[in-house]
Amino acid sequence: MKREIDKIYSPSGTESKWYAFWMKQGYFNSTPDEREPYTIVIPPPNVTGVLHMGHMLNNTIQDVLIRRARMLGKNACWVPGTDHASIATEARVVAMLREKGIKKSDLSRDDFLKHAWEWKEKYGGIILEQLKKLGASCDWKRTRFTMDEQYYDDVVSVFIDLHKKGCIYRGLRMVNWDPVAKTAVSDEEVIFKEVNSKLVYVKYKYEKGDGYLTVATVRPETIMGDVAVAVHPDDERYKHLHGKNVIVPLVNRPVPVVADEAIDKEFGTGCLKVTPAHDTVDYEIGLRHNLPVIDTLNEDGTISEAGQVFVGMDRFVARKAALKKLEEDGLIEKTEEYRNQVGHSERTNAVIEPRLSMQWFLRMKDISQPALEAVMNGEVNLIPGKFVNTYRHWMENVKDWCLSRQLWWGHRIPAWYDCKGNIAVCKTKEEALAILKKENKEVTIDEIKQDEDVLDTWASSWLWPISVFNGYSEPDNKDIRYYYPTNDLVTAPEILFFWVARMIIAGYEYRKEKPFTNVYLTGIVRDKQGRKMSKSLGNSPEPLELIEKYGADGVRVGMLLCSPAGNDLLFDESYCEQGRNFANKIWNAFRLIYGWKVEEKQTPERNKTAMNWFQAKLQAELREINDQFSKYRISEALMSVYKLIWDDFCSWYLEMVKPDFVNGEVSSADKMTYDTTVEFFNQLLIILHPFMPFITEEIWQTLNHKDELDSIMVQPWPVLKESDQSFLSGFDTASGLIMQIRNIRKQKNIPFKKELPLVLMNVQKQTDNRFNEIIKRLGNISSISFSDSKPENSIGFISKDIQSFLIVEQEIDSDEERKRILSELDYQKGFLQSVLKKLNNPSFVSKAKPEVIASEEKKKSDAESKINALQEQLDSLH
RNA sequence: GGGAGCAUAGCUCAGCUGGUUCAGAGCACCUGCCUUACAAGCAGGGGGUCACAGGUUCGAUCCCUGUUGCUCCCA
Repeated sequence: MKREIDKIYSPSGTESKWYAFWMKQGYFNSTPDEREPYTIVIPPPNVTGVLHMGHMLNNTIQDVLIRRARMLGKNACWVPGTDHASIATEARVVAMLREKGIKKSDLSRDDFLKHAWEWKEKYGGIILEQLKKLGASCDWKRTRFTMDEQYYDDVVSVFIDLHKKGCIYRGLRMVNWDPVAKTAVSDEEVIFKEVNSKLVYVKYKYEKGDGYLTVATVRPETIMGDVAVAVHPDDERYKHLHGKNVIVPLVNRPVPVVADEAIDKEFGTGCLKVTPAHDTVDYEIGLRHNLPVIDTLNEDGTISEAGQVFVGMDRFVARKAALKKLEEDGLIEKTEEYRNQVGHSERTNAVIEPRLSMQWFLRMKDISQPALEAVMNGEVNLIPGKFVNTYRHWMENVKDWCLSRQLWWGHRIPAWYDCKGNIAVCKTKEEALAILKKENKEVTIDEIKQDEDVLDTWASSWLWPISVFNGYSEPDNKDIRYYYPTNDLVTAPEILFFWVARMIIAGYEYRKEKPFTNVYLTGIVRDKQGRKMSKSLGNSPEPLELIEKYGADGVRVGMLLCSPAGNDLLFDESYCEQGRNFANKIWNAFRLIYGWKVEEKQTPERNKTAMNWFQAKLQAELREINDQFSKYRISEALMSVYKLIWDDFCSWYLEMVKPDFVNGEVSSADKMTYDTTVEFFNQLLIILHPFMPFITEEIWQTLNHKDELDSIMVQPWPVLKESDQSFLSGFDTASGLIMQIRNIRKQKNIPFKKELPLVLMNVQKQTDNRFNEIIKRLGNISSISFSDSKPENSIGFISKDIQSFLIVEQEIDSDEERKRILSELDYQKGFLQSVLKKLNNPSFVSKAKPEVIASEEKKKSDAESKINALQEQLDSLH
């Protein structure tokens, strides 16, 4: 039973229907079998996240790849999941608790984690549900989380293993300290704001003899931590002081004057007070000159005992006190107003304090070597290739990785301490006791404390491609052996180092093999003005609303249309509109074909030609599309499909074969035309399916009257077939002619409805007349005849090398015609000149390749015959 | 401060390591059309010294050098 088809395609109903159907049929699921595997692991989104435009792009691309692989007969497996995002999630949970009037500091670690897990269970899956709306064909049965029991265990075990191998050490490091939250925060969580400060010029007296040098600082409260004054080695003003001592004010400590390249001679007086405990640059200088470190701040931002003065005072109170004291001591030369950038905590808005603390590090140099080589020798492929340089630069200058975070949500570091400062790295307290006993015989299990910190989130997600298949704890299980290494990874260039490089490192360390073959790096989604989309700017559309408005298919097309590989994309809703319009176009092509009455009757020659041509065209485009896919030019592959369907199939093919109107009624289609057209359409739908899964399923099901057991999702990708290429050139000639005819109609204001006779010259050889009936139909030509001379009342034109005349049965404006011909003649003569210039150049003829010369000769003869034809037309005008 | 990249139509981009696939696509724009699948449409059309200045070459959007303008990464 055929059903009524709406004029406009409405996606909302069909999308949920087919997604549920696919799920029910289990088409997304994969288990190892004898087929070739094709695997993608999703870049796990944060549990705190909701779907944003970056996810939309990223997951659309993955879905296109996985759906096509499935159709190519591979065992396609797309593993979804989320990561625990320790900092972001913890902040979110802390905020939620605060709203309930609970302070984190009032909770035990276990109680806090209970709240965190509750939060995760409630909100952590939202983003995955949203992906389903997009049509993502993930194997949901395999959904993983970086803190699943098994995964947690892998992460901890890897830490222990790396420690055993001597790759992990503990050391001091400058972190961004939030004195209100009493935790380190990552660089990403520090917001720099411009503030008004006072730049104070403080006198540091010489230890021996009279005189002083002047240091400019905005932080006089850190003077107590000064261990040197640094000047630039080339600074003539201070050369005589190198190696001499000066006296630090407030605490009267003698410290050396050191020479260091890092000093800016222009800033202040060119002298820098060196406070290694409280400034990153100073810390580096301290290391270079072997200076001591004096930490004068407590973790809450008050002055510590080591400060000697102002002890217990808040840092900002101490600043004022220090100024007052310096003033009293007569050590202030002058004070200037100064604007500078000061880091604030994104979480508490407290001024960030650079602070040294003990952290765990992974030595990167050796362990990353195979990962560098893998990309350099092409074993792992970065797409686009321009990222190889960036990758190499980073890997060659790789720094040790700070693994610890002062948080509770995450994988707790498996390090144990006794009260004497001995350390054991192992899984359980019991094991720790045994290890610590070797150093400290008296130690009891109650004295042993586990490290309070958790691991950096990347230290879990770097195991993603391995641990989602349990490949660490069960290295020989059949999943990991079948699916690993995975094929493609689709992610953003921003995390090339954070994540991609580290996965490659982990892959070689723990599987002796790459984690994936290709890394497709997408662009960043920006708005039309090129600004990165962000919540705070409010410039990001709500993805689910877009889907609501344009359909998931429309949005997918919209995302891909503006996303050439590796380039940032300037997103605009109009791309989704284009996607929706495309869906509607396909829908109407379906409506046309679906509505045909079919009869057993003779197939017109015209249709046979059309079918032969489209068959050849389809093969040519399919070849092109396959090629674009192989180069990961997804956006271009889509554009090829788009044009194949819209232009070639709808505008040309369907117009050639659709049944005539006889006496105001549609006549029937012959069976062969109908069957072939449906088959073409099926092929097009299959090729389009990875891009637009929903509408293709809807049409494919209806058009083929499928029962509930089959799906376009599991149809085979078309295999290239032999086809008669001569139809392609025949079509080019014919379509050129048709476009000329339409053009003349337009210019001469001849309505399309008026039939006109066409006369061709110089084609007595009857080269290719297979398209004549098509020309007649699409140009509304009453008859095609042949002649040696220009007919009366006709307008001449040249298409390819065919000289043609359209008989218009109306007075021809000779002047206008002459003008038209002359301008064409001018162009052709100019073109001929440029060709002749080359051919008459002896150096060209002697040095250019023979093919090139031959093609120039061809251009010459083509131009000459066109000029002759035009000349004839000109002569025949009265 | 160190490194990488980009500049082609109004916009977003292709252009395969120099020659008709050479100046192209989509969108936008302009002009006709409510033609019986589709106005979310049909048909036709106009837009570019390929950033600037040199060089190599018979020949440069493409290779080399400089200039200008923008972007990203690391510090």
